[in-house]
Amino acid sequence: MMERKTTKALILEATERLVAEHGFESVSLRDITNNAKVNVAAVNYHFGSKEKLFEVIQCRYIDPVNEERLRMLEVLTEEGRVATVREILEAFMRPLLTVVKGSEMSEKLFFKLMGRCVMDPQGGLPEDMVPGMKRVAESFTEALLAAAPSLTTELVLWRLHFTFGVMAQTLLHGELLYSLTDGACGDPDAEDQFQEMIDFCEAGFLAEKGAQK
Amino acid sequence: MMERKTTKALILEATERLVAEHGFESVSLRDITNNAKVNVAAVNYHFGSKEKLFEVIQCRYIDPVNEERLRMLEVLTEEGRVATVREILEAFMRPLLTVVKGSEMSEKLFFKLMGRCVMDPQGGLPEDMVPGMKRVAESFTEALLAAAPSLTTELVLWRLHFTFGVMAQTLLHGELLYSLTDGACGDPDAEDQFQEMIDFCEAGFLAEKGAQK
DNA sequence: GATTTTTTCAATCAAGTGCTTTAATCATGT
DNA sequence: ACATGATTAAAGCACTTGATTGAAAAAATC
Repeated sequence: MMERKTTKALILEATERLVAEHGFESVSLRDITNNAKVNVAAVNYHFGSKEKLFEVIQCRYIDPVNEERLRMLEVLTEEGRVATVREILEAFMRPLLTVVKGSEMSEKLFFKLMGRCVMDPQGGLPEDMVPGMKRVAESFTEALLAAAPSLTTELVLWRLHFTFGVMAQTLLHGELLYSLTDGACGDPDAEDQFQEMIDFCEAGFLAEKGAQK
Repeated sequence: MMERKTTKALILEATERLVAEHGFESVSLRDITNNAKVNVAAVNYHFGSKEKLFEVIQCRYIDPVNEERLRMLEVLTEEGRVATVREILEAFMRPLLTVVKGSEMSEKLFFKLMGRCVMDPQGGLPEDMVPGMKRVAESFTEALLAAAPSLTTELVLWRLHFTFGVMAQTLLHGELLYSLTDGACGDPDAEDQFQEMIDFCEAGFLAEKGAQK
């Protein structure tokens, strides 16, 4: 029976907080243990090394997000049904919202952390995450190709890549927009942000090459 | 008369190389001076501190890019002419190509460096770069608003933000696409990449809210 | 209650960090 | 010839880095 949170959990929470705010490279063991009010040696005792702790952090939420992505996509395409581009993008993005709601983190912190994982992968993605990412990329490419038959595989890959960029930027620098414009752009909730992203990326996917309008 | 490159230049080149590859946070003074085959003290002698060196690196190319952006936009809108969204996006992106061609760096290195500057701004943008960035954001927002009068200011800001994400992702992780798909997506030159980005972002800008097709 | 087993802690390690100093050397222009 | 600035090597500074140790404390097991 634990009266307070376990040390392991304290470390994880502190690391998530600090990494979300400052990025993997800038966070030291002492930063973590001081912030978690825990002994320095605890990290190595519970996780083996700083690097392994970071791998845990990276997998903790991305894996569930990717599973949920595939699950949603499966629903869309079962029984040979052809989903729309918009539905597929929804299946790609919404899991971020779903998973954060199942966690104890705030949306902003969670999004930043996800952004860090995507943009600062601290020495490449953890080895055992690569297959999952690949499966997601392949499944969604296939679905998008069916949804927009006029596109080539190559083009779908490019535009999925761009979609990734839109998401990463929004996750990581959601507040930059606010500051750069002196608050002219409001502080919309996550749901609004997702609709904006989907509008933008859907149109991007459906664009014709060299389109003028 | 110098027979070989000046120490200052050697330091700058080595720093650009290392930062492009590993990011600001991961590069140490010794990394730089060893790589440049230069004495450790040289950095502080020529630049005052590591931080100031990094500021120089950040401004060295971003400032010219921003100036060229404004110049191109000015040409488009002179004499009260209303530019198209596509033309404006061109003015936003092409300066990256223009500037890299005027430099001595390879395209890939340059793009990665630009990506690092945008995504890892090493303790926020240098103070004297902020006004320039703001001017660019304001000018392009204004132009885009004129080009697509059906959009609100808020929406233009969001979509400019997304465009930024598309660029950053492409600059920084252009090779991720290649590796994640086992080379299924070719190795297109920079010009092709820009056309793909412009197609995608133009359509995104012209999207209607909640559009279904 | 005694005995393992797990967890926590302060202290410490070697290595690396940015930076500075001193002194010697090299190139330049006056 | 002298002065000036550039460059180097070497040493050292105070500090932080990730990791490890051995002993104490806590928890679980018997």
